[in-house]
Amino acid sequence: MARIISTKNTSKKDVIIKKAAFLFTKKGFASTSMRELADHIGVEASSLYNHIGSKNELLQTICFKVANDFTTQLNQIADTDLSFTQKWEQIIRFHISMMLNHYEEVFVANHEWKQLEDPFLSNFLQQRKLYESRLVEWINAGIQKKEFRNIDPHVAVLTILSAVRGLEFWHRHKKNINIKKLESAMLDHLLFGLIKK
Amino acid sequence: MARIISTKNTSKKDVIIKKAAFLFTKKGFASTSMRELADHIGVEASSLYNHIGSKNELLQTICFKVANDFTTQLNQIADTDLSFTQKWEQIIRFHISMMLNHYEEVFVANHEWKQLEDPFLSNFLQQRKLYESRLVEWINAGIQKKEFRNIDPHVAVLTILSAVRGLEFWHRHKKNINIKKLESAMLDHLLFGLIKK
DNA sequence: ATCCTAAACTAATAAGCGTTAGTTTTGTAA
DNA sequence: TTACAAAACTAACGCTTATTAGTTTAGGAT
Repeated sequence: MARIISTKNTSKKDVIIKKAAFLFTKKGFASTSMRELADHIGVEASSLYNHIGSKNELLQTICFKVANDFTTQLNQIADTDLSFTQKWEQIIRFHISMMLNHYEEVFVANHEWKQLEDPFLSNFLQQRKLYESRLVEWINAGIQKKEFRNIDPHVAVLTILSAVRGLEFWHRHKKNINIKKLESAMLDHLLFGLIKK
Repeated sequence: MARIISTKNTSKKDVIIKKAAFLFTKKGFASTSMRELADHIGVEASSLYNHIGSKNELLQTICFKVANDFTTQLNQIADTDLSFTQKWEQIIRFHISMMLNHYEEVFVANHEWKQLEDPFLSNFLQQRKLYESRLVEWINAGIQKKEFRNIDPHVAVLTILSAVRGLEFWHRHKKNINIKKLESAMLDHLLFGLIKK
């Protein structure tokens, strides 16, 4: 009889969520069936329901885990008395490391949140909106302290977050890249631009 | 008897594709049913098949239309003798305008291409890879001409393309933004960075 | 008025979906 | 060895899916 393999640190539920994140990334939430998920784990579809509540619950778990990770880190950096340049450097580095080290979960949260159903959908969007508005304030503050150029703060946040999100295209050739170098290169472009002065 | 409304410039097929792009953007390809699409157009699902081949064909049409638009524009700019700074400014402005004026089609091409089936999937990826490698060459050439700072060219292309893609988040409040201003602000950040020198 | 054709309709197909109920297997502890 | 509980299994439910075949409608041309 087939069994889900779990260890002391990872429950059977964790195994299912991890594999779900992998498949949702690869094929999309709606196109991934419970039978397919079960196949990849090595059991029958109905067996999954001994450990999880529903397919939707899997998506919810992944999306909110990621959202909370980002919020927690933002709070932690906000509590320091670093300069706004340093705060931004820290949060950008965190986004990059999340992108590289928790690729699948972040990808699902970024791409499949639309398939959430209310009230989860509303909650998720509200949390993200709040997160972004706090980052806009970090830009505004940096401009006032003359650390940053006088740019549009909303556009700046959008540009930075989107650029980092683009690392999803990079993840495939993870083996071929030096992560530290990549991190520095992207930070360099976002902070200092393309053009030689 | 219900009828699909078409004009001299837009065939019934065009009407279906347009509405499909709208729904695929809003709900995702896999989560959009042909019945739903037909509902929005005002006919029965089976009637659609008088005008289109299949659901997959709709996705293919949208994805390759977008891909070809980008490739065509790249060729046109490449044929000029503008500086590489100017070439980059032109292609960025084109990406931004595609993002704002053909939002739904571009969104589908960016997000739902995974649902393509071979050989379309392979073709699509190959075309995109080629596009990106040509842009990398534009960065390399700009560095050699001392127009650009000595940055990692792959990272630069990724950063710029991803930042522009992020405009999809902006599209919702289209009414509230000045497009020209937005375009300039993003270009400014990508070219000159965040930090005051 | 009659005919033709475009384009709608209805009805049905086979396959796949998430999920549940009820049963059996399996490993562990008494 | 027996008893218990965790976690697998089989089978089935009721729905929805894309798509096809065959039929009917309706507008324009003869």
